[in-house]
Amino acid sequence: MMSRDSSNTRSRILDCTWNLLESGDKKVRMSDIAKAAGISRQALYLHFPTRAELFVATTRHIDSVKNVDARLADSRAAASGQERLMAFISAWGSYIPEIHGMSVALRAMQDSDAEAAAAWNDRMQAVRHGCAAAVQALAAARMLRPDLDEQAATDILWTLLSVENWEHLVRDCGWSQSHYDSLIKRLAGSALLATP
Amino acid sequence: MMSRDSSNTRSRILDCTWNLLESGDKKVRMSDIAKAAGISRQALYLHFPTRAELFVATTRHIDSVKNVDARLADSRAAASGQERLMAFISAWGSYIPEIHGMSVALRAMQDSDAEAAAAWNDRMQAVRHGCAAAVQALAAARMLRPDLDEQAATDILWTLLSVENWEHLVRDCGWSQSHYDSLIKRLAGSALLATP
DNA sequence: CCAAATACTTGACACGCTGTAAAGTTGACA
DNA sequence: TGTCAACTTTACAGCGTGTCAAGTATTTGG
Repeated sequence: MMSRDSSNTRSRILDCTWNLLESGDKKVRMSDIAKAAGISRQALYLHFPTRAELFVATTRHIDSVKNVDARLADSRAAASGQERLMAFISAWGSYIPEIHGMSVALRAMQDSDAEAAAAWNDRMQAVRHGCAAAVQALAAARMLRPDLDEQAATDILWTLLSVENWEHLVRDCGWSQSHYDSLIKRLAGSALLATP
Repeated sequence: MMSRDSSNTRSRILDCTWNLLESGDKKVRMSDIAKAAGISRQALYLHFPTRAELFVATTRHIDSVKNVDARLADSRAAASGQERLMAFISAWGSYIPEIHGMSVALRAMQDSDAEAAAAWNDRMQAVRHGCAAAVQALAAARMLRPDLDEQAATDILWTLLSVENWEHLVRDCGWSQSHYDSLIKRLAGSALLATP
């Protein structure tokens, strides 16, 4: 039995990074993370070569703990095109608050760090693919507004579901998650659905 | 006649700062601005004590050049509540691209600089007041959806009109300004207007 | 039991950018 | 001639990231 296991330390670092980011303190320095994990700042660099790579690894860690893929996959099981759209909105919308701290940190690094920007971009493209799939299901069921092509509809849904809109409503305006959820569903519905 | 006038230099600095920010180069350092303005980095600090205060002064400079107050005020002249809403959306929506570089810079400084955060907040609150006024006009004309109070309606309009939504659609998705404009109008209409 | 590998520590330092400080230059103006 | 204002050059402190080198436990294998 190893009291100081490399993989234990690694996951402790990731957990501490996650906690610090989610605690809302904007200033999360390498030394803060090291202190929280009970190691020296240099030991951090033995596990993660740069701050950006540490954050990228933390996003992957959060994803695996929270099982985001499975959650989004569930929305694919919905029966009708409309139900599927709403299920996707619920799934992603309820995931946003759980990754919000991470999201703020990654976006703050976008200007200074290409890798962080790429990581955030990747995640947003994944959401976009989910949007595109929901839109495609809508189009297949002939429930997509006739004046929209699939691309435009995907753009709209993707924009409505942005983390920034969640921040505006929930964080800045004090909306509850359920009010946020029902507004976005209503907006998406009236923006995308054909009115028979 | 003074070939090196203090106020000339000051406005040259502000213009150069504006240009650099709007040119999209993310890294706008004090030395970059100094070089562009043809003065030493230290002379910059004679005019503006910090980078944040320089950027705040630049926003005020842009506002006065672009006459944002007058533009937003025009929307108040509209006849009906609905026309006023649409005029406000057009006015603010068409202003966003002109201050976009500035907006990116100010938001990037939010974490590290309290003054920059306050400056950005101020501007967003000004937009919010415009939203609130448009919503109030809508309510007075009994055109506001009955299930919305004025506060919630203001939150929604303010969120729809966020710079981030413009960025998503126009910058990231390649929408034209007029497509952006008509989408936001449609969304705002279906979100806020009573259906008689 | 010795040796090597592993995981970490301490201390020092280079770099880039912001902001400060001090002493010198230039031109206008009275 | 002297002074003031605007600006210059040079130097340096502070902070955070990332690098480097040398040292210290603890474990593991021959």
